[in-house]
Amino acid sequence: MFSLDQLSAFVAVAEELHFGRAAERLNMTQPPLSRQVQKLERAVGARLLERDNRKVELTEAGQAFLVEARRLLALVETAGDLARRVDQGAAGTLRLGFTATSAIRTLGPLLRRMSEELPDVDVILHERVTPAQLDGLLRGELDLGLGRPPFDTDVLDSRVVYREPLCAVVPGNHRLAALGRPLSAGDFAGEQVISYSPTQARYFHELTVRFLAESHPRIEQRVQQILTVILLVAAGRGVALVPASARSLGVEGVAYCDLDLDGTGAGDPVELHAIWRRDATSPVLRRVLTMLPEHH
Amino acid sequence: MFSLDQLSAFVAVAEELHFGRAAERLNMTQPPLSRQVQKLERAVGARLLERDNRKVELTEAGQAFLVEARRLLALVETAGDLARRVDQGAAGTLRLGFTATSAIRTLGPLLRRMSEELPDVDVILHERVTPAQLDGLLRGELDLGLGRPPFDTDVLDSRVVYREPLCAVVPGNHRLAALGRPLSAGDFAGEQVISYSPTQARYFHELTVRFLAESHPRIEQRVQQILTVILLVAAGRGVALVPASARSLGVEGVAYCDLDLDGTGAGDPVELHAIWRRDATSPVLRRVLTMLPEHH
DNA sequence: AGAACATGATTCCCGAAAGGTATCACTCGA
DNA sequence: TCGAGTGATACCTTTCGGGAATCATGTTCT
Repeated sequence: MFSLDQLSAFVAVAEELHFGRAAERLNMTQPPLSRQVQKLERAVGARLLERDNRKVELTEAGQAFLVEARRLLALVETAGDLARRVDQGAAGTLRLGFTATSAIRTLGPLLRRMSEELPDVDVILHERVTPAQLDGLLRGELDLGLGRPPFDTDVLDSRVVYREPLCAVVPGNHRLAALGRPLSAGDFAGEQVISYSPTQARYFHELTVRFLAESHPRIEQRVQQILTVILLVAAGRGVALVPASARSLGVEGVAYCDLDLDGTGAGDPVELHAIWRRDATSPVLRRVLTMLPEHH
Repeated sequence: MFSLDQLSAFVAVAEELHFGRAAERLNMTQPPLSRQVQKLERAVGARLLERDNRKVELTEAGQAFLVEARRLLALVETAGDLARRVDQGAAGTLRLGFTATSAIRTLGPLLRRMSEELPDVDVILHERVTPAQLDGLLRGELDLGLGRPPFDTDVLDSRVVYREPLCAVVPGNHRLAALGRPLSAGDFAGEQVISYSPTQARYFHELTVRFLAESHPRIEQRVQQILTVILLVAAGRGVALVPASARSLGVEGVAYCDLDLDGTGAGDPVELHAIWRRDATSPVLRRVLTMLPEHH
């Protein structure tokens, strides 16, 4: 088997048709160059260069081999590039889970940035509720998720990528819509409240329950999707609490009211987390994590 | 820059996922194999294998690089093949000149054998009269010609590949066609004889003149192509001498008569030569020459 | 014709690089 | 806790590639 150095030597001589000049181009002297070419010819099993004391020219076999040699060296030049780009996360695949709501404010900008900064990364999108995302992360089906707490922080790491207020959504002609001031928990006394599945949308379920705990509302519906909640509100089935970004969903016939979160803790209680396995090795993931906004 | 050995080492380890077994497969020991892989990783600039004391697995960059490495090694495997085949004359191009007449008996079988035994040789055909072939050979436009003497034997080498009788062609209703015996030179006395161009078809011109020298026929036409001669004979413009193989051209309205070549020398005076440059280096040519029939 | 020159091949030497042996560091299973 | 298994490291030996000098041969100029 020949070596790459021998190929380079041959190509140089074939292009210069002169051992001395070729050696100079290769930053070496002529004797070892002659030997390399001889070795290559023995390895290939054919005379590649016809040479005497006056001239050097390619044999027909040499012409054919020159094409192969150039192609090989070009491949060698570029062989490492892809691996390097993958290693730096600039190429590869990212399997990204997201909830329907996370798509409103976060997913779009993220995908736009990725297609600009990491154009060679293929993003495979999976819309799933948070528990399904967590399961996918643990099974290795997903690299990154956009979901809500809680999750197993021993195995999964996360970062808050969006934080927003909670607000109320009521039918457009509802009495609460006319108040014109932030609503407090007491305003919901006696209201029919649509809430979330305690398992599939646990985060919003708990936010709702926590905010309304003292006012003892009637909570009946148990839905997973925020859009479904709003559609039910629009249909007059009750009122609900949703993240502020839901305003831009553009559902007709509903009104959104700010909430008065006096002592309930800090403002903007709705957190969206980017979630990934602590032991993940994907370079694309690492690279994408550096691109994510961080909200504390 | 990495080496081909390093690529082989990496591929072996990537396939075995075990340095010891990979080393065994490569007929070496484990320590240098580890070093080679390390060097390759430094050359590429990315970690290709994730390894600890218990397991070896490919990183994402490693998976990408493995594909490149395999392709490269496959190219290396086959790179020499083409050159070797060219060198042995089993691949390449043969530029072959031939006269219209030589195609009747010789060209077909030659092309058939070549497509069987040297399927990777491209044959480029040039139909030319002999002088044009000789010119092409000297200019390097042709590798091999099928033509007639004379030519410059200092520069060109040749071999007789076909030998055949001369015969007469006469109109179908001609008196000579009815004789039913070999014709001698005297039979042509007073006949209108169609002959050949002394420059472009010198060989047949001289054969004709030599045979008919004593009988002083009227020689008027000066054509190049044997087929043209026969067509003129069919048109009743005269009689002519042609090689015996012309019988199979299938021209209607003519008759072919054997000649009585008593003292004019040996029988079968019409020679077809394969002609090539003495200094030709083409491996394909050398290989084809070994396939040519030899007639002494 | 002879000398100077040009060019690729050969020879000999040296240093870098590759492979081998022995060993270490670490993990896992009994 | 100990032994087996694995990859990494240290050190030695061998091999291989590059460099300087020289050779063999053909060209060119005087």
